[in-house]
Amino acid sequence: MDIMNDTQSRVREVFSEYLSEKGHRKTPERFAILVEIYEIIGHFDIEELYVKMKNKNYRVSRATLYNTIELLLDCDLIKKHQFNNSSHFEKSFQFKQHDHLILDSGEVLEFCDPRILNIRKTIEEIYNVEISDHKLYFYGKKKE
Amino acid sequence: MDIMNDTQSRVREVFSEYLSEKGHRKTPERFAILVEIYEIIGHFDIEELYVKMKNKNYRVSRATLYNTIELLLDCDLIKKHQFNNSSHFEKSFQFKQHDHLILDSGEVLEFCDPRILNIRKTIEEIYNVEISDHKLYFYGKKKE
DNA sequence: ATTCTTGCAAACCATTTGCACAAGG
DNA sequence: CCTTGTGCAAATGGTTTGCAAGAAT
Repeated sequence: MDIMNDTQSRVREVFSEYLSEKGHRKTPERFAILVEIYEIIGHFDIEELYVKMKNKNYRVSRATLYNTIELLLDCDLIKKHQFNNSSHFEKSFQFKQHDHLILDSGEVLEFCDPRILNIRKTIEEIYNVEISDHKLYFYGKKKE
Repeated sequence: MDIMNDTQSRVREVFSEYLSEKGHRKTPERFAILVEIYEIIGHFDIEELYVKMKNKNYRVSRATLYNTIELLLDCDLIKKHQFNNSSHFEKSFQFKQHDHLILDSGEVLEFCDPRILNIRKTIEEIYNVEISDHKLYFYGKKKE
């Protein structure tokens, strides 16, 4: 079994367990949406996902996409971002933690810097909180 | 002249120069909105600003608020945030750079950590970009 | 005088809701 | 069965747009 299929099955398992724990039903629609999302490279928005599934002749509604996205966010299988005045998502299971550099042009680059974890620890101590996640965005433009 | 009035006049000046540079007109509405925003402590959204001004018997429309907010963002007099599924703003002139810790409860705390600047420098070098701004959000919950 | 800006109302569009039917437990 | 979840269509609500009147330059 190759890496992608392995990810697929582990992701399914995570979602399955989450649905059980929360007493939600394991519908084929929910797993189909999960699979479609995990096929996407990079960011996506609801409309793109809707079109992708419609093109594959899925009978799916936007309402169900919104509902399922909510569940996937809750069990940390996807992450939501809001910049440039729109919402988009990305898969987050077993993908290296990364943040975003948003350029003037609209281009979005990803980067990874472990020093953010030090800041995180400090904030946890100062405020006596347990931090589960972070989002860091830099805004800039290319130098000539 | 006390500190607040001093800020007021400097902010007006910044906005005034920006409007000149960009060839936009200096309307009383624009300055009134600026003043109202700078009276607000903490975050606000468009509706709150609209109600605040209506209560003071301003004759102002939401359309103008949206337009003016756009100008104020462009000249860096305010900053926009989108978390918990809504847009809100805060004034940003001469207020210490800070980031946000968003708790489960919906509570939003502010913090300041200079180490973010080191990360920023590194990213500028690696990607050969000029970073003008950043936003860092931590998500967590209070420990008992 | 010309052009930009305003308030108002209508339009827009992403997201949510209501409902009847389908299907998971 | 009972209840949750689904697709569809209508409703919602924040934001944008079109337009006639008003104001800045």
